[in-house]
Amino acid sequence: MTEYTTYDPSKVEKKWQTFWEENGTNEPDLDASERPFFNLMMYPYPSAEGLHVGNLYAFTGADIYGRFRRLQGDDVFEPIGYDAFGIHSENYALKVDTHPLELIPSNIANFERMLRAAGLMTDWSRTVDTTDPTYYKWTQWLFVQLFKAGLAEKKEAPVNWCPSCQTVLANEQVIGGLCERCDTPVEQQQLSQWFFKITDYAQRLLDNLDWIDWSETTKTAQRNWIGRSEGAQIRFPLRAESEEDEIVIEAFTTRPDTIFGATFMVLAPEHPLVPLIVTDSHRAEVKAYCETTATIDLVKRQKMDDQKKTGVFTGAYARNPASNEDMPVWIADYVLMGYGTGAIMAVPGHDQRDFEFAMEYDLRIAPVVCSQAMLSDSSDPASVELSLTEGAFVDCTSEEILINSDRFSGLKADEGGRAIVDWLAESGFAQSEVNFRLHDWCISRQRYWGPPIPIIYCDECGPQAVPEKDLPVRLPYVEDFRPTATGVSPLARVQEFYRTTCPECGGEAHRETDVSDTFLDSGWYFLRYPSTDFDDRPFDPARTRKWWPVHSYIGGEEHSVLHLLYSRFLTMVLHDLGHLESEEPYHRFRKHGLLIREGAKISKSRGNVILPDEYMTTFGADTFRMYLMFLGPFQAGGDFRDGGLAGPQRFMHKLWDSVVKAVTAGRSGFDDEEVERALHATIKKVTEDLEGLDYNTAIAAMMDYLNVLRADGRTASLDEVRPLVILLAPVAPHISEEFWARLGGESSIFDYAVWPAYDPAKLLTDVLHLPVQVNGKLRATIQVVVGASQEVVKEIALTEENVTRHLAGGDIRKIIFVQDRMINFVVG
RNA sequence: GCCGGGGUGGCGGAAUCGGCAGACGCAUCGGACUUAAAAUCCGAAGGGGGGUAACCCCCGUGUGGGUUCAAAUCCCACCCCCGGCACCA
Repeated sequence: MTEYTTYDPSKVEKKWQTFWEENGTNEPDLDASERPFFNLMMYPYPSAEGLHVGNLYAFTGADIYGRFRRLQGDDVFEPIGYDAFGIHSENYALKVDTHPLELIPSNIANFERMLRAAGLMTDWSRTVDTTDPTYYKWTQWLFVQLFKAGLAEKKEAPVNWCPSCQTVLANEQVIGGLCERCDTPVEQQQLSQWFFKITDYAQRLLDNLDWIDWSETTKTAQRNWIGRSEGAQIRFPLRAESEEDEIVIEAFTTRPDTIFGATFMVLAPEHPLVPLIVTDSHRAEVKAYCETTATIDLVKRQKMDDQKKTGVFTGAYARNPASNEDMPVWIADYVLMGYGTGAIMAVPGHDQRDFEFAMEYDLRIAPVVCSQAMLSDSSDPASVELSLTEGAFVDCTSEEILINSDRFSGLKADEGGRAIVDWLAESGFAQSEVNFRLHDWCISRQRYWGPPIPIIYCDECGPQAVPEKDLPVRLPYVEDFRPTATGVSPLARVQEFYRTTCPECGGEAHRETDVSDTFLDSGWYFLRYPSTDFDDRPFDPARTRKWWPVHSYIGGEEHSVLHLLYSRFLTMVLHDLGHLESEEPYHRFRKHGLLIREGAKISKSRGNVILPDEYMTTFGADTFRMYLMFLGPFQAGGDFRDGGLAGPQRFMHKLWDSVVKAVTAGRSGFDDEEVERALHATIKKVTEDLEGLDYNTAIAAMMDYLNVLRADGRTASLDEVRPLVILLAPVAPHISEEFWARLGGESSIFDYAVWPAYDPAKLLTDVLHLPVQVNGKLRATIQVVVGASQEVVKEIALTEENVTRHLAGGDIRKIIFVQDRMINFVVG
């Protein structure tokens, strides 16, 4: 047994990290485990700067939960990996002018060193590196499965183009119209790309949110992102000019109730019908407008809130199928091609945007909805004089009624909408429709640092998936991996890669040169962890059945919609294809909060980044872990203040002192009822709080208990201190191992300790302090026995001078008594 | 604009099935130990007022109303902060 008598975290932590490693403490036997528990944390991108405190905050929170479950008897598997492909790595490599293939291994080594120092319960025998061909072989396999299932398609689409990064960005990578990487305004470009049809799954992805056990805020974010809206698709025939074949404009609306107020139509400038319907006299003007909009990037176009609406008339007229009136057809850039049909029926009376447009171009505004209050009893809803000058009237509840809407006038707005759709549906002009904001997932990246998309193009046979036996399609070493300004991947310059033969006909063919999105790598990594020892399958069915779905997943809210939605989608697809039993990947997901420092956001530009390495060297990993979890509620985040570390640091030293003294004294059992009661209350509190990830209050409870143990210079008994050591182990694993060993336990504490149980009977006191109120104000606190009746309590309360004094003014009209809680005298 | 989260001492934060506001910790002040300092230990402390004192009174959880014997907690209106979405038809 080591003899050091003062707490030296570096010695203790080194000792136990070595022990864990030598004894394989954190490497469960995946096949023999009886109570498998898959404890997942969001794997990091291994940046050159090393482990970020935000990573460590998340990992520590997840690790504590894993260790807690393990001490409760679960076989916990807690793996880690690296999300090392993608734009982050590539941009950094470009910046320092070093090939990513050289950069990644040293970055990963650095991360591993820091992760080990942090005392995580990581199973280092099962890590994942997305840039390893043995991993991305299966990422490509996944692409092939979707391709074969018809869920991957190539389409020409307007995409976000960052002129600085020279690459296409996903919608999610555009923040407020700017590139998330370099803040350059994003432009539009037409490129042919691979998409996954996630929109086919929109409804299921939305529906399952009702039952999966996730942080509510995360579910809300996904609901917003999916953006379901109910309405109708309505057909507007073009008024026949000279063409004989009829042209119909389809528009989606959430307000079919307002159709009698639709006085004009607006198409997006990119709408394919525009060139077909424009009349000769308007052709030049329309063409000019379209050209202008095309040069305005998406940024400006979506930031036009406060600017005047612009647009031009096409010369064409459509017919309103409800009112039979003619509607001029305009084009305007406030209508977006990417949503609905790219065409709208404009109802200026009841849509603010349409209202502004109508005011600008002097188009007719026809009110068709108003509140009940606005109508006088005698007026006929079918012909109401009403003029809107201030803005559109957008309310639509059962409080509003339809007016000037032919035979639908007088109906409640919400019911009227349904009636109108039913009526128009009879003649084929409308159908109920659901629209989603969610777009298909663009997989293609015109970049170097990613898994090549496993597709071969053959002039004879068309696009072919690379046969599975030929996977992986290795990413060739390319000296000059810079992206090009032409939107063609650097891989296109590598002839040996580019030229190949068709797997179908054996003829000349060429490879797809785009690589896939990083979110595809991270969309399935959790499936790989339990199966890293199988190189002939992505995930072993038996292993997966035993360990998956993930039991606990903890991560940042920044991934609420991207990573978490994509991984749900891929899981659903694999489920449908018969590869997985569950269609949801995680039993429980909890988001953690954001760490700030001294009230300010942490950022490199502010120069207030926290270097975990430095703090762990100074204070030890245990103290640092404890402080990170103590500074605020884990799921809400908190404020990191250097001064705050002193609290946990003192706690560790005091506990060390108490344990050493308890061991020296060697006393067992309990000789103080109050202390024993405090112990049971602490066990209850800590157990409940750890389960709910309320780490800050669990730690406060342990501090409280230690204060009880040490009150008035008291020396604790072994039995008083041992349970505390076990309760502390999830938070401060190294020092707890040391204590456990000194208390005579067999190592590791995580293998041999049993989580303490509390005895509800021991929580009860026989006397308690009861507040006595007079008219709701506290006037005294009395001691009564537990369960004392109202009569008894009243009698004792009335002996209090301060109570009687306040009662003196009048009669007791009423007594409010809550047993064992309080008594309140109401006097009049 | 819409959706979500939040506003509590000098500071981080506790307490929300309505029932003693401020647990735990930081910083601060006083005391002990020390030649001294650091460390450590003990104690004080929301604000205001009264009392020699034990104590007592008033005010107090973003603002203004309301419900209730009783409100940080519930209801209504508003202000501010953080995050997400946003000309989404």
